[in-house]
Amino acid sequence: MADNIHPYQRLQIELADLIEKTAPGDRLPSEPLLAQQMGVSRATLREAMRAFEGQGLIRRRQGIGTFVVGRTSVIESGLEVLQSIETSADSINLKISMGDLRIHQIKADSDLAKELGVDEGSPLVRVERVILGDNRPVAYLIDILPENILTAADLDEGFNGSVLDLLLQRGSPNLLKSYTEINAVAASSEVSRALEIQRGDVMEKFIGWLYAQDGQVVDYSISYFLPGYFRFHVVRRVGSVVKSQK
Amino acid sequence: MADNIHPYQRLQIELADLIEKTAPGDRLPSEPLLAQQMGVSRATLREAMRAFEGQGLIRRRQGIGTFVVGRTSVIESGLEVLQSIETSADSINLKISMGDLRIHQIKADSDLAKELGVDEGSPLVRVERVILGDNRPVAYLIDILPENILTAADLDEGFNGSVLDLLLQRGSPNLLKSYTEINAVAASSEVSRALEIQRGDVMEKFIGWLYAQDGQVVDYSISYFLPGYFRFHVVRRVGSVVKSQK
DNA sequence: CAGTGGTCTAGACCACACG
DNA sequence: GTGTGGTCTAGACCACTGA
Repeated sequence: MADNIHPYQRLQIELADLIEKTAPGDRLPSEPLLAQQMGVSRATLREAMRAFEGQGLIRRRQGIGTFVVGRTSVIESGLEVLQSIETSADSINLKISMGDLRIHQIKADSDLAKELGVDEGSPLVRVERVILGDNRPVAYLIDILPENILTAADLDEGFNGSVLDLLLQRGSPNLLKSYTEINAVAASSEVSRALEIQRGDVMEKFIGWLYAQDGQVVDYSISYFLPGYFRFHVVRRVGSVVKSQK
Repeated sequence: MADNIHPYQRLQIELADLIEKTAPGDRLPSEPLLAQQMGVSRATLREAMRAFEGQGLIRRRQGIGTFVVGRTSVIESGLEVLQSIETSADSINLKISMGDLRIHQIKADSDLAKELGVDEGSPLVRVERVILGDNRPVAYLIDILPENILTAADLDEGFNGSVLDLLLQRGSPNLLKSYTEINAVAASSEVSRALEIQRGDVMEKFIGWLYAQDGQVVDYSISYFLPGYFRFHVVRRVGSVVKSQK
């Protein structure tokens, strides 16, 4: 008796069928209706839908409905080189656009002072933006810089959204490298709001420290990427040091 | 009136307090009891607990209870160099051990044949293992190799668990580099079982192709890492090509 | 306004670990 | 067996969208 499976496992098979048979962009039946059709409670249906949401196959929008997402272009990016999303997308002829852009002047709290190597209370600029691909938010990027590197006024005109591109074009300060940490995280309420996803959804998170040639941190960045829309890769050379076998 | 918050937000604050006041390793009150104490339903409590699970602060075990996890050591690893977890951990004097090790002989299906560049039906070896740190599963690693590279017999003795270390020690074939893709994913049922976590929990997933100097793929690997136990980082040089500002 | 997804409740039964 | 977390139900109300 192989009925040992849970309803959500059976549901996922039925849902996969349904999603495949539904044209991209079309709406699925409403949750109460689907739950009834499939003979489960709404909670169970939502549980089963979770997986498809995480893979980016469907998208739920409060007040409107649940939609099937078409297979969309993927932004491919090697990690060896730091380049802006705009540059990455451009190099493969992919069109993206900038959604919300917010620029604030803030003061360094103790955490930021430590990350940027400045005094607590120093003036900083916080640039926060959402990247759209296929007309939906796919990345949420936060840059924080000392105000002596970049002032809000610098961002007024001809700003494509990327702080990195702006610094590179300006040519000063001379940029050395970026140290970037990579993590998988669950979306917080704040991030899920910005990206129009569900709280707890899976995100790729980068934390980056951009160094100038004089060693100063010129940009502390926190970036969130929706899985499925990006393909990050790295070429790793084979290590020479080996732990000896016991 | 700032009561616009949801119960789970208030709950998360109360839970954070509770977790902090509880000694690492200790058990929290049972879910029904906690839910009653905090005045919510069990479903809501579990929803609020999700976040802490994702951060690795608590661990739920069916039939036993929910436990507070002590801050544990972190395996730090640069992505530029491919080295085994054993070697990474060893270089920072961190003790890890190998849990389940399973070795199977399989035949290449069409997917695997494509990834490894072999004929469909070719004999392959699948090495599957769980890494333990702090006595809990923290990584789930799958290596798949053509049988002419590695046979199950090669793994019989003096095997520390790492296929990479074994190949390096043997010295043949000569390894060139690894191409690795990085993704955030939700844990499938299979992965959640292996790592004793919840279905849907956040995981970092690596897919790697290890190349020999003759260009052959000698190892196709799929790796899952529990966030919070690893710190992956990469040093990125600054790109020279810049998308022009409009 | 009606209809959607987001959240919540108060139960229930199950699979599992342990004595 | 007892107690735990894992799953499920059948409701309910809310916040949001669009007509």
